[in-house]
Order: sequence, then structure tokens, then C-alpha cells
Amino acid sequence: MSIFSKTCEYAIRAVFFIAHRTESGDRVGIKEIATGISSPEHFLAKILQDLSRRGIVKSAKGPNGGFYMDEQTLRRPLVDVVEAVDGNGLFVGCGLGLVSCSEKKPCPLHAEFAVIRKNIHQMLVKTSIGDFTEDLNLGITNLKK
Amino acid sequence: MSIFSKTCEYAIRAVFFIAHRTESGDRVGIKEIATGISSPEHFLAKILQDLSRRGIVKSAKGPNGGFYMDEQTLRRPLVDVVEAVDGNGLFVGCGLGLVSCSEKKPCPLHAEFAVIRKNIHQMLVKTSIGDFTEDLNLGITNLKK
DNA sequence: AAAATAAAAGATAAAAAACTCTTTTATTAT
DNA sequence: ATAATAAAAGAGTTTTTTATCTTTTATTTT
Repeated sequence: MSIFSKTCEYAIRAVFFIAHRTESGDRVGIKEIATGISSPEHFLAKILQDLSRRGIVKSAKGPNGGFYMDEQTLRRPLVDVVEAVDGNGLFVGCGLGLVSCSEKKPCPLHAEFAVIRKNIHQMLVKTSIGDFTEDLNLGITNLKK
Repeated sequence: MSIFSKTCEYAIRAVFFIAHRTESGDRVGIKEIATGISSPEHFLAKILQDLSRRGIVKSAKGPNGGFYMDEQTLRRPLVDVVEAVDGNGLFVGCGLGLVSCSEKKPCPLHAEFAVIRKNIHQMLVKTSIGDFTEDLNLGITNLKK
């Protein structure tokens, strides 16, 4: 198990990649993104179609088409990407899978999980898609394999 | 997505239940555990077989048989249960799924995830299976549905 | 020894997640 | 208008996870 689903990992890596490649305003094709983040091309295509429908990335068909981002999408918090793909199960909901778990009727790990869930949520709310472009440009960080 | 797999959620709930029901030293059957934690009986049986092989729970066949725990297993940290079922992917490994991600060649969220992973790990190391028995006995916490 | 009990083991089935391939639609450039 | 390009959409397949059912093995009680 990892924190995010595979789909969500690809989604986050893809939006980082697009942000980093479209600062100048131009577009980047699915093939280039897929190789750039080491993901299966057609599977990623499905994911980006979905993110596009939800307005998290922009896309254009035809020659010189591809995926890109505008100032507004670059400022969207990471939590928007995660929620679009994996839903909010990571932030709400019981760590032990109990639907009835609540402050009143808590599971044994309720308090412990509250802290962890809050940490994850805050991290994803504080960070925006565009925040990571500079380090990628500088080669400090990396999205491949 | 939730933090743990369904299997792991059942496993944790089951060990809590067994700990809580076997303080007095007696054994509890798979049927009783399954209804006590709202899990599918045969699926849970598989999980407990595995935990039993790994020494995380004890079991005995035949009349008056069932699952139980001794002092030693009650003191084992929760992380042992999680690692037995879900592996250590939650504590080690990259949040974005990059196998090559490291301090030297980090993914963009490397630092952010380091904190979260450490939180989760510490929580699971600090808490033991037996730590939750009292609250369950008092009816403060709950393992059903 | 025989019957009853309960976990272990084996074999299968259903559902969800991950992944692939093909066709269609929109856009641009010639 | 035509050809070329690239995403969108549709229709699968494969793998993993979750779940069920049946048979076997070990243990206890009578």
C-alpha cells in the first residue's frame, strides 16, 4: 500500500510536468508527458481526459495542440488533484474503515488518525500545482521512474 | 483511497477485538470475531491464518479452540500488524511512486512526504495491540461497522 | 475409538484498479 | 477542401484485491 492510488500518483506527476513545461504558454503532448513521468501513455491519457473535464488541466486538439495550464490552474492546490482522482477518503472517513466512526462513537485509533489526516490534508491544501516548477527547472527534483 | 487496505483494516480491528476478548486468557472463535468487527467471516479467516503464521496472534484448533493472545503479542506494536499485511510501503518508498526517489534525487514532494510518513510510522510504533483494550471494555471505543 | 469442534488449507468467484488498443472528433496548416 | 495532427471517447484485457465456499487437519470430549 502507498498513500495514493497509482492513478493519483500519475496525475500528480503529470500536472507537475505540464506546469513545468508550459510556463512559456506552449502545449505539451501526451506522449511527451508519458515518457517525461514514466507512465503508460494510454492510461495517462484517460487520467488527463478526466482532469481536463474537471478544469484541472487545459487541453487543445489538433496540430500544436496538447495539454497546458493557465495562471489560475497553476494556483490550484494539490488537494484538488487528489480529490478529483482518489476522492476525499484520505481526509475524512475512518482509518479502520468504520462508516459509523465519529467523535461520539470513535474507533480505537480515532484520535491518532485525526492528526495524520489533518497533516496530509494541510500539506495538500498549502501546496499549489505551480509551486514545484522552479525546482524541476533547476533539476533539483525529478519526476521519472 | 484510504490509508490502509481493507485487509489491513480488518486485521487491525481483529487483533483489537481478540486482545479485548482474551484478557482473561480464553479463546475467541472466528465467527464471533467476524460479527464483532463486521467483517466477512471467511475473508477474515484467511487474514488471521496469515497473522497466526507470523506469530501476531495465537490459535488453537478443536473444541474450546480459537484465537487468543499472550502477554508478548499484546505488547507488539501496531506497526507489526500493518507491515505483515500491507508491507512497509507506507513508511518507505516515494509518495509519488518513483522507485528512484531519494534524498539525492528527490521527487517534488519528497520533503513533505517525509514528514507524513514519519508521523504515520511513529504512531504505529508507539502504540501496541494491547493499548486499546481498556477503552473497548469501557465501551468508549467501538469496532463495528 | 467415535463424534464434535474449530482452525488451516485449497479452490473459485466477483469487483475494482491498472493498463491497452482502436475509432472518432476537433483543429490547424496546406 | 484535404491532409495531418493530437486529444476524446469507446471498448476491451490483465492484474490485484476482496470475498465465498468446500475440504482437510488437529484437538478435545464422550
